[in-house]
Amino acid sequence: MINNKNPKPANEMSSLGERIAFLRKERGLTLKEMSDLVGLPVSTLSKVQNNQATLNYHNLMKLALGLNVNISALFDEKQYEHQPKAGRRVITLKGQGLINEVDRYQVEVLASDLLNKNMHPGILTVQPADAEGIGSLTGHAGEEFVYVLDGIIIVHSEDYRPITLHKGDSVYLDSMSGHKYVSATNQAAQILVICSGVNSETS
Amino acid sequence: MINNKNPKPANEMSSLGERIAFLRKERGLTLKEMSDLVGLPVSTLSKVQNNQATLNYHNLMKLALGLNVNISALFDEKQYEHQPKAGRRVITLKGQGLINEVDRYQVEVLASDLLNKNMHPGILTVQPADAEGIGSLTGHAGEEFVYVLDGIIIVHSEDYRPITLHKGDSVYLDSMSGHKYVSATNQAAQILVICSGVNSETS
DNA sequence: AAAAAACTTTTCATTTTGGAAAAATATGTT
DNA sequence: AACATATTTTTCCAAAATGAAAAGTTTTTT
Repeated sequence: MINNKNPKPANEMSSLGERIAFLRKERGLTLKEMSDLVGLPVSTLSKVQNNQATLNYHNLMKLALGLNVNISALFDEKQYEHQPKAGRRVITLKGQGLINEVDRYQVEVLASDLLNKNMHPGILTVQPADAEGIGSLTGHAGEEFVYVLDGIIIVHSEDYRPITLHKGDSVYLDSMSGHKYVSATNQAAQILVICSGVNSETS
Repeated sequence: MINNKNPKPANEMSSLGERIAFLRKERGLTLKEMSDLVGLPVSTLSKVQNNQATLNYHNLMKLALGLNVNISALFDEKQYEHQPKAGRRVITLKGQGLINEVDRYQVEVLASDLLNKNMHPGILTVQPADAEGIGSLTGHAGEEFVYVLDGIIIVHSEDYRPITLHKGDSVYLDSMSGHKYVSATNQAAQILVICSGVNSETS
């Protein structure tokens, strides 16, 4: 885990040096290892981390690329980012969501009135596998989180052996790899699915 | 020389020069006006826009601040952003999440093994309001979705009258405006909370 | 068409950053 | 403790960016 003595929340770091030090320690890297990873000499990284220098445009990119972080992680986001939306709220009472058919699922879309959100929750009614079998697995952009509300489901995946989930179990997966949910019993099951990154456009 | 007859889509710009030129033209600014706006000399802006120089850390910030754009607008986001991960999957069986205390809530963090995800699911055990009352409402970056798993809760909000939610109800809200969940009965309630946009990089 | 004004690029002395190598610390090992 | 090794900081010069001012452009006015 994180072993730094000075555990300032990541969003309160003011200098590039602090940010780099945090990213480095978070990953348990030495300067040398970080150097190999991002392609900048140890001496430069040392100076940056001690606020004796900053980085120029190209090296900021190298760093972000090497550490696999967004560029903005190297800057004070609070100050330079657009104001996040605030104050919106949508209630969806039980059973009052927008009913839809998606693929072979029946889905009750929650918070459907709210546009421009970065998560998309819905309750899926999952049927047993039909006679022909599972059918094709579908993939799409983003990530999804599934929580079993009722019944027992089988999660089929392109990359994993099928797994059975019971009420209260959950799974988090990259939506890109094909997947499909079926009921493990002859009853329909209900699952809560939240997708993200589906339509994520830059604000 | 800028060719504004053939405007490249903003997301296909490769160099800082092109980006700056675009942002400038988009706003109908001259170099002098841009200079006054962001606090960098005309000569520097000219060189940058012609790819004869880039900007250092501090001047990148000045520019983003002055133009009121996100820092990442000055970089090639596609290249340096996380490429969509694929194939990851984490199962969390009922009751097997990572137990944590956050504020006055007890939370079971789901899928905690998976780093770098854009949603953060957890099951909160929500207590009744204590004698002193509600206490302060807390806001943070991002959005959150709440689904009531068990019990009855009251959602307190900075911007709305408190609302009571029963099992199966849900709410989607911008986390920025202060909010707090308490149980409406003298029993603890359980809610599933999924946060997004909290701090995508470090957490 | 010339003059004036507005705008952009170039020049150049100065400051800042880059990076290889040496020096200084820190962390193990016998 | 003494030694070996790993890690970080400092040194020093090359390379790049900064910014005021001068030199070019382009556009507008007369």
